Amino acid sequence: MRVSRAQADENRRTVIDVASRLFRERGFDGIGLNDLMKGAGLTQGGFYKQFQSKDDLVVQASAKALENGAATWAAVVAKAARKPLRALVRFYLSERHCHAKAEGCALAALGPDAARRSPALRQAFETGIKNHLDILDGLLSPTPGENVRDRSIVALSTMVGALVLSRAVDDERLSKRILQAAADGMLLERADDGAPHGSVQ
Amino acid sequence: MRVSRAQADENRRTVIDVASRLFRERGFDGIGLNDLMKGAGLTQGGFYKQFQSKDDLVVQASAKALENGAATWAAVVAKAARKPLRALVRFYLSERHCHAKAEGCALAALGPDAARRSPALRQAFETGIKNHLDILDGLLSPTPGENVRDRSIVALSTMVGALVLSRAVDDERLSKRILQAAADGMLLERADDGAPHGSVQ
DNA sequence: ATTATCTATAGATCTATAGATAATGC
DNA sequence: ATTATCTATAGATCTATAGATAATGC
Repeated sequence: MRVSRAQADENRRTVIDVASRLFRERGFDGIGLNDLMKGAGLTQGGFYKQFQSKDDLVVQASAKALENGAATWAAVVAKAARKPLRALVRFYLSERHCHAKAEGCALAALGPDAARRSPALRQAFETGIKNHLDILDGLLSPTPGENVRDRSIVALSTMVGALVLSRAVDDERLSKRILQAAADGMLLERADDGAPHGSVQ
Repeated sequence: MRVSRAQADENRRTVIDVASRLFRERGFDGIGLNDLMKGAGLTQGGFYKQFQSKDDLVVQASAKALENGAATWAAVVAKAARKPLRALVRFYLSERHCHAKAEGCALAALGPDAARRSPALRQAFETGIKNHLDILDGLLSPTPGENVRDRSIVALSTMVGALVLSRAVDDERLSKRILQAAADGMLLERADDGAPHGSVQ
């Protein structure tokens, strides 16, 4: 029954990983510890030897989902030969992302749920939001007098809002139109994403 | 024990109204039928003579919250002597709205939760989204070649996204900055909200 | 007689705990 | 000996139903 400490650590990571997916898919209240542990190939009884409470797991799983999200953004940007903003926006506002809630952005999947829970959870979201904004900071070129960070905030708001709305409607055509209109609107307004900005050496 | 039919109708409306507030505040899964009926001054047993199921109430309460939201938008626009878009954006992206989840926008409070539930619920959200977009259509003036509806979609996305993010963070200063940056970004880009647009008689 | 609401309860599920089991790690 | 995980269960809560109660509406 007992497993090695290395295996135990891996089991713990698996539980967090499974939870980060199932929470995004069904919401924090939409999945119980029984199904959660089953999803990780374990039983419910061991949960409280690994975590203090469900809320503890909620925080850790959210932090992991948000870290994954920022890492994915960085990878998409790094992979883009040119026009990294365009690549990122099209990736984020894609039909694929719209349908892949469990693997997608935690801000769009769980933002409002986070607002209702613990301060610790909101701190995790805050860190995640800042990390996403940092990436946008490197892609936007503000006009003189404009603040890059403020521009990034607008961009992230539009992206998260459009994804939320595209998932909340029933008509698939409207869902697509929301994604398309938001992406076009973000990329049309300023055709200034030729190369990475931020530091101009 | 039995009340008049008029009273029964009012009780039914009260339950929907209480639910529309409590769902926005705590989420669909964050409040039980017991507390819900108690909030309306009734007991749990009567619930299923009034509604088919909890999901039935979820749909009706969401529809009502969204109707109220659109009505509030129309009222804010109608009340604005000039610059109605500015009035609407400042109203929506206010600290007051950020903190008043129970009385605020259902799209920002429940959008992701709606995406996880029934098609009937997403239809209610779809109708609500269209009604909000219709109001924005009358406030935005697209440049030639641009589509008004697409502009409205971008605007609504930014508003909903900014409200979601401002509520998800723990630091009150960052929360305010998100609201401010989104409002400024929306109103700065185009200083074209002098008078109501839409129909030019 | 009809029916709006109430009390009471069934049955499922959820978080959390207790104690058993068996393999690791000293 | 320690400990990671398991089985079993307590106690609360949740949705939904059954049947009683008492006032309305014909």
